[in-house]
Amino acid sequence: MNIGQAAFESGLATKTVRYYEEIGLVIPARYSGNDYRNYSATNVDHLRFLQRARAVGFGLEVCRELLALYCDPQRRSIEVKALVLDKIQQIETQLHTLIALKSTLVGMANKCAGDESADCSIVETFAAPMKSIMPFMLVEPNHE
Amino acid sequence: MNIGQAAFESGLATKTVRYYEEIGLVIPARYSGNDYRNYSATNVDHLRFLQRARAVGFGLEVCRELLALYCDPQRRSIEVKALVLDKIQQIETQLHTLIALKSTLVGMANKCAGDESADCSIVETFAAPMKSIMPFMLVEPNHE
DNA sequence: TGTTGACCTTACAGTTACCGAAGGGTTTAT
DNA sequence: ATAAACCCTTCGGTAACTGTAAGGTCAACA
Repeated sequence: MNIGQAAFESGLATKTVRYYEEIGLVIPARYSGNDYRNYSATNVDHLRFLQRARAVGFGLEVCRELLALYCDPQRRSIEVKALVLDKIQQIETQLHTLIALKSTLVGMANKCAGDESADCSIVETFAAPMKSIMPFMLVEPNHE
Repeated sequence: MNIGQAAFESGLATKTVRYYEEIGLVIPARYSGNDYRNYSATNVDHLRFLQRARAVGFGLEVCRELLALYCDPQRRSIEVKALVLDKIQQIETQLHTLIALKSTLVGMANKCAGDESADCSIVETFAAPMKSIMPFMLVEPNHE
């Protein structure tokens, strides 16, 4: 099967499929005669696996681990589950961050008239001196 | 003022401050005699502004717009507010996505025994054929 | 047979917002 | 004088691709 069909069946872009070969995730055979990639059913199965794993937010290196576990009949399901639980933790952290940012921004928006005048508490908040920290300013600079 | 002090006062890394010059955000004078950057109080004010705007999640190009508005006494606060409201929208979209991903992953984790056996509904979900879409599989491939 | 169009190939540049390292000059303090 | 603490430029790297250029291959149609 050519790359275009493999890409279609897995739901990936052809560029992505080539990229996955480049980084050693799914390596197809080649036709003799021309340079075309020849994807087997197993290759396509792996591509689809990767598409699904990426779609739920796993990074490519974790996807590599997941694919290796998928291919390993000796796997222990606890290893797979650990990766999923770890990802859930990361998502929760992201959610907290985003919720905090949103509340900061909503606080700003509520204080801004949003009219034709130049008075704007938003830009003033961004420009405020270090010492007068706004109550809804949740993210502090990194003085490390 | 040298770059190190300007970076400290704005809460940015010196690398970041140099980068902001490179992309035309805050361009300091130079001392004559050596090649050192010389940051004015206004420069530092702008750097601090950028630090704050970045900290609440704005991308650099939007930060550029925000800074331009900050510098423009003829600004209309409605323009500033529009950028903030737009960002709030983006964050809400991200939140929805993350919540969906999390529920997908939690659903997977709950179905996986997580023991020494190789049976794992998680990898099976990733590998499932296209037609049998799992009920908690919320993200679909991009067939565009 | 020629040619059109859809497909395939490689290689390189660009994206975001920086960070790290290499290799060197300047200033300040001891 | 010399060492520490600054400063400089330039290049390469990050994640996960996407876009572009320049070209080779294949099937069908006139």
